Amino acid sequence: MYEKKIYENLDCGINVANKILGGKWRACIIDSIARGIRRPSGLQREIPEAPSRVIQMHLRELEALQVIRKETTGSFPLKAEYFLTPLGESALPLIAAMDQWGNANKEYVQEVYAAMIAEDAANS
Amino acid sequence: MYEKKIYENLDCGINVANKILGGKWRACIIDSIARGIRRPSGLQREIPEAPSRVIQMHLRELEALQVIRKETTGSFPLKAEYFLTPLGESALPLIAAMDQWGNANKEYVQEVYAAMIAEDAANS
DNA sequence: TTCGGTAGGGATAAAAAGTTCCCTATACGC
DNA sequence: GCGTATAGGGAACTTTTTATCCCTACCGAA
Repeated sequence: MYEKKIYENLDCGINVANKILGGKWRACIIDSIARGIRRPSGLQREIPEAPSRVIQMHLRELEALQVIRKETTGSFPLKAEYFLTPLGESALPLIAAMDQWGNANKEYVQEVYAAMIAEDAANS
Repeated sequence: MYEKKIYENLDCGINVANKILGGKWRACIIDSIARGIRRPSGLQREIPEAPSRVIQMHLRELEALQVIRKETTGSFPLKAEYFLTPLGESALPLIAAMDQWGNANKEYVQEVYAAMIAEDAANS
């Protein structure tokens, strides 16, 4: 996607997980594909806050990382579909766990975050 | 820590999880604290690849997010200790799951990643 | 007194990630 | 022909994150 200039240490499992699932829209995209939204246009409708350009780029990188796989109907009505590879499938429980934990602590974190923002605003 | 200019949507559990556990060293720091490495100097020795400045900043932000809690022995030999809060504790299983999944797929991802890099190099 | 260990921060640079704008090309329906 | 939908990308930009450098201040030990 972008050219990396710094060597990435993928010895640590946590870094590997972050590399694939980290980022603002990654897990969201994977989750949507798993839920059956396979086409780029559908994904863009599913996640309207994400710029379509960004979704495209993530799709390309996830494909390069072999988390998803693309199938094109070359002819017509121009169709592209993305599917999870076994690697992608294997990430689903982890994504579900992240979502669950995040939702369980959402209110709390939102509160604390709001307080942080307020304090920042007061200090400036 | 840094002043954010863009509103962060914390409605989605995945985003909440990424906010707290995402980033290059976050999960690593939390995990180290959980393993009993409670003092800043110890953490810096534990994760020597991470600049100490970065560790400091993460500690401050994790504290602000109430994932960890600081105790200072004000007097002497200048001592600071960090402990997980209940929120921090609750993240441990998730971190463990990330680590486990990452380690299970490490070789595979490393391989694919190496191929990507090689291809990039060939194209430039 | 100088050195080492502790905890911490300011300033700035560099890298990465995300955003925006605008473009290609195809084919359908009106 | 015109508008709309499909899939996709180039270029430039902003925001966020990470890294580098160098500093304060404390006290003990040598």
